[in-house]
Amino acid sequence: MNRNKNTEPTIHDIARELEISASTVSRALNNNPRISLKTKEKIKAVADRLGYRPNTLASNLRNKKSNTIGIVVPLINRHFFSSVISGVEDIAFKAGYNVVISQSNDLAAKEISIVQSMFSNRVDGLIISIAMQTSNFDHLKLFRKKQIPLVFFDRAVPEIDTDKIVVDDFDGAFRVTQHLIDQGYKRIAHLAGPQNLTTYFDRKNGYIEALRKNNIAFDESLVNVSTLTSDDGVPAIEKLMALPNPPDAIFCGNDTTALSVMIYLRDKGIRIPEDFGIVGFSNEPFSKVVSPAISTILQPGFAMGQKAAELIISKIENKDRTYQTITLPTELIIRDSSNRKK
Amino acid sequence: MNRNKNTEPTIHDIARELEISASTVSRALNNNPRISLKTKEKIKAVADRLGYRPNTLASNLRNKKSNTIGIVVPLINRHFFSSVISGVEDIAFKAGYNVVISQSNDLAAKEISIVQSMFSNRVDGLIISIAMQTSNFDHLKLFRKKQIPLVFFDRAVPEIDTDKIVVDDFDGAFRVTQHLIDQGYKRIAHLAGPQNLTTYFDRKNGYIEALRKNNIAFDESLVNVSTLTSDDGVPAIEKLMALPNPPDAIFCGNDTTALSVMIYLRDKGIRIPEDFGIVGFSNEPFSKVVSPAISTILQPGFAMGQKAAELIISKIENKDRTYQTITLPTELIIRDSSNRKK
DNA sequence: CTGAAAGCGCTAACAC
DNA sequence: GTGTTAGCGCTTTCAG
Repeated sequence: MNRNKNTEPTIHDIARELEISASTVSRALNNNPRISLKTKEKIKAVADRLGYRPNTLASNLRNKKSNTIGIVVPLINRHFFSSVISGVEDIAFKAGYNVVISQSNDLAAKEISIVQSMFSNRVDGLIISIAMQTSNFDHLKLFRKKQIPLVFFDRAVPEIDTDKIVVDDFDGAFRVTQHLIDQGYKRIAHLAGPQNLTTYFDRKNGYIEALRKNNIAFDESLVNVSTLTSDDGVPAIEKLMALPNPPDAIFCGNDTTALSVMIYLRDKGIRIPEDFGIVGFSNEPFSKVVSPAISTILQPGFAMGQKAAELIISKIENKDRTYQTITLPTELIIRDSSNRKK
Repeated sequence: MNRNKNTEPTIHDIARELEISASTVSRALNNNPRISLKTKEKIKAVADRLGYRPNTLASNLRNKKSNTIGIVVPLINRHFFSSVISGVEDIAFKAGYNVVISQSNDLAAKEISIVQSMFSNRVDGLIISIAMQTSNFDHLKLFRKKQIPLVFFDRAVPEIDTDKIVVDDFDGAFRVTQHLIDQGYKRIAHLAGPQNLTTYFDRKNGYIEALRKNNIAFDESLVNVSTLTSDDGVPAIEKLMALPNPPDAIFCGNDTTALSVMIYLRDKGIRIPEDFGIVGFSNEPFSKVVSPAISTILQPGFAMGQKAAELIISKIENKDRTYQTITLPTELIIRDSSNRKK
């Protein structure tokens, strides 16, 4: 059948078979209205018989469009991020885009390398949540300069003017803190994340603002800054509890550390929430099922991914030139770890 | 500078600038030893100055290689699967491959559509865990026929002869069941998954075999088959507990249902593990932190992803023609939910 | 409605 | 060491 073994049929093979031109085949396959229904049908029949599959690579090169959206996250294997990816994929697939994915492992060097590789691969757009370690943003400015759509989610870069999908971290943190105050906790500590990231910066400030509004003096010694891994939780709470005047509640920058803190205190025999209140951030799946269940802020990862994909696709296809920052609502989920006035 | 606005510099631009040929530029940029160091340096300097970035699309078309690995999972947003993806990405990136990802949502139709799209995009290899609903495998046989490397992980298709990365589900289930027997439980139930999937089929058989080895009569009424979502757990355990002779332990086909069962029984005041033993499968992150912590089988997702990527890359690059099934070890993690003889 | 021809950007014989 | 040439598979003017 196939003269040249091990080679895919192309539009030329179809054309030869029917003794017509390749352009006609191309048009027919793309449903160009200028081709008669009759020839279209003939062409499609042969295409089917030959097992023809369009070579998207060739088409992409010709069209200078890859139909691909790049997404870069710190770590794929984290519930929030995998939810975002899932949301992006959901929308992108329906719109006919591929999603290529990479993780920075929160390392600036890897992030730079990934972003450059995505550029070389001519992704039509890039969705990214920056690495904790990233402080120079030239690699991303490249995308802006080349007019390739760029969407930040969650961790955005303030100095780059582009689309952003975020949640109101300040407001979320404010509500967490207000909630703890309403529950009657008096000395509220905070586990903060790296302050170069707006997300953690805003959370800290939301916390401070809530204290201020309630006329509670802000005590710097109650704030501990770390990278918020599960290993960071225990040393932080140990240090806080060793204070002459230790806290009776804590707002943790994420659920991971909230869990570490909860387990540490529980094992020490401290009653939660009676003696100590805990709230996290992000609503990891485990927060709902541990005992006591951990109060937290819901960040709608899947929806953020969907929005990011919708936004980037509209930019890719319309060349819309105005940038928007979409702030998705968070939700304070009150669970047992902080609810002592049921 | 750039005559034609909004267009990327190509090797031809570099060539023109230096009045040499494009092939020399191409060779220099690819570090071909036939080019003198001096010209290489000149070329690289100009490339830098022009902000040249290779167009991988063009290179891929020419080389008939996309440097891309496709990965298809039922759901991105599930810890086991996102761990596998993370492992694949880890290895693939280091080897210079891109990873494109899609989720089937456990739907056969979507899986078929994804796989065809990946083929059209000329992925160099495909890593897949099939959807629960998939029963016809022509779309995958296509990859085999075209000699495109195909690796199954976790959920493999027995009738397709190709590389597979799995865990020994039979053995894992056997050990779970043996453990429950050793703990003195007498009537051990099983929540099974869809039996068309080898993983769940093997788990059920491992369970049956352990009973047999211990001279315990297999009671069909103690086995409940479902899709093992969190919603499936409660009706299943309700039905089992309503039996004239209800179970005193259960081996759940995954951790999700184990959790549902645990919460249901706990809320009913049944003491775990004293009155009832529970074991899950997969070691989801929450299993360790709930109370009581749930015993389970560790499936090394990240390592499976790494192995799958290594295997597929070696196939892509060596055209190695022998297929292997790599069975990664599982680990029985005994926690409070089944450990009554501490 | 269909065909001829050029070209997307890169690579690889094959020359010299 | 370097240049010439052809072509990967597709799309798209332009012509008829």
